[in-house]
Amino acid sequence: MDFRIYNTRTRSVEAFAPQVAGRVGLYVCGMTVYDDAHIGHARAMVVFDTFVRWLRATGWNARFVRNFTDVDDKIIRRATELGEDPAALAQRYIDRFHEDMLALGLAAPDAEPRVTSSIGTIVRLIERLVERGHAYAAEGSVWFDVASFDRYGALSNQQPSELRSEDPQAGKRGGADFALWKAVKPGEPSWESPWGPGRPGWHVECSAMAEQELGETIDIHGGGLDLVFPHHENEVAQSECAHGGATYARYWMHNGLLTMSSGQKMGKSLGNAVTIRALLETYPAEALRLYYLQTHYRSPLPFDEAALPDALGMLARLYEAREVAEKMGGEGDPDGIARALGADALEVLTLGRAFRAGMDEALREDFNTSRALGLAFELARAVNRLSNHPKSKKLGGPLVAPALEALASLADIGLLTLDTATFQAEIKAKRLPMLGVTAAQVEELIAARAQARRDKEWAKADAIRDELEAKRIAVMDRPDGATEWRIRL
RNA sequence: GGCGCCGUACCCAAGUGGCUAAGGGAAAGGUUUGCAAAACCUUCAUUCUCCGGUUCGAAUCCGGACGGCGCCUCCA
Repeated sequence: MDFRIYNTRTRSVEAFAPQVAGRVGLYVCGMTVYDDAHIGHARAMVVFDTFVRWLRATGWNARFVRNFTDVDDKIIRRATELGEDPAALAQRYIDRFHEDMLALGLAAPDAEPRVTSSIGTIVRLIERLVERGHAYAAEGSVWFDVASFDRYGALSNQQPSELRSEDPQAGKRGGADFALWKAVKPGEPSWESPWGPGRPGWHVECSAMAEQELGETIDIHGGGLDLVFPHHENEVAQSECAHGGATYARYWMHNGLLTMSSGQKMGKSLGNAVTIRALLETYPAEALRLYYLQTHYRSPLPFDEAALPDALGMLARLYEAREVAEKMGGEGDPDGIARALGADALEVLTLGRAFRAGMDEALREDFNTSRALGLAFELARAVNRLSNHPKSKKLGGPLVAPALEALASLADIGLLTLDTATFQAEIKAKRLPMLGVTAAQVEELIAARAQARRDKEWAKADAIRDELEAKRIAVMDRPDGATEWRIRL
């Protein structure tokens, strides 16, 4: 299915045209592994996971590559502080990152190249840049010569002359020149190279790994908006100079940053980070996903703890509508039944049938997940409305069949992937500890209340309800006599 | 100093030239219920930070002001 996507390079929404029909190669800048990933990283991971899922669901053969930066200044500094080997530290955080991604319900990338496994590729790329006159060695380091690339600044719309230049460093000629290879310093990990022992600069690794996994020209390159300059600008310079001018990435897709409610962005170095694993202790992964997908991927998202219960409530609303629909029985011609049952029945049928096309239409236009979700909620309301019809339980099945198919298709963006019991159990497992009660205690109170109700001791029954309500447990008596309970979000 | 982004109801948020300004939450009233919860119904922006301009027509385009951010140093 064709789609349009905002391209940072041209600053406009463009129709996507693949290099090879039906195929998409996607490279997303991954983590520098020196600490646990926070929910700002999670936003980027979830956005691109969702995008790839949807691409595949709509028929694309997508190859998704996400790297690890497993050697760099911060890793080395942290390892030194902890008295740990940098490689061991990086591996530890890679393992923890994988755990986090699994907990978030993300599909594994097709390739996850690491810098330390790609040194040869990186060195060969730097050699090509030196040979072509785009890089120069000085005192064991190699620098990219920004002045040698006239398109420098095109991606981020920067003029090299206007940039604040950093402090001059040994052997560096231009203020905007950046390191391709860093000469070893005492106590640092290093690899042999034609320029002596050292390690890769930050930007060159992505150029090298992207070429290795996806070829000289990538279809879509993704990452956080904060990477546009200098990281992605430098990747363009390196790759296009090494490849004789061939376009590095045809579409640049950048996600907006998660900011604190104060407006500042969340960052490990800013010390204001909420880690993924901390958040997933109290919220289901799909609630976090819905929280992200409610907002367009390019918009800044101010993190607000209070928004998470809302997101969980929204998710529960979708799950509950699905459960309501699943319980409707009957068979026959849906259009005939709709005519017999009236406007609400026709509405469910119509919205259910139109959903998938509507969702895709929204996602095809710069991946507008917010609009797609709006349609899902309209459908959920229609299902619930139909459920008020006295005959819906016996006859509604055929009417809600398209709606159930529609809700199932939300799995293509990673939502409603669980069965209802699993979802409810997850909420209880994650939220009950915060409320200071156990499921057994709740069940006990509910049993006592049931007895009081049988005895028609309404005051006693209501006292128990109040007691549970004080613990944020909502008790629901079903028409068939059963009593269920939910945690009030 | 340079390059950008954003400002839509009480809150979150879609909409970027023209049909009723999606959707969720909150709030108020109602249906239902032993009481509740959930669900449903109704109400809730003649208006899109402000001021000009373009246009038959603008939240949407242009200019300016005010406010909030991002990048230029590590950052998803």
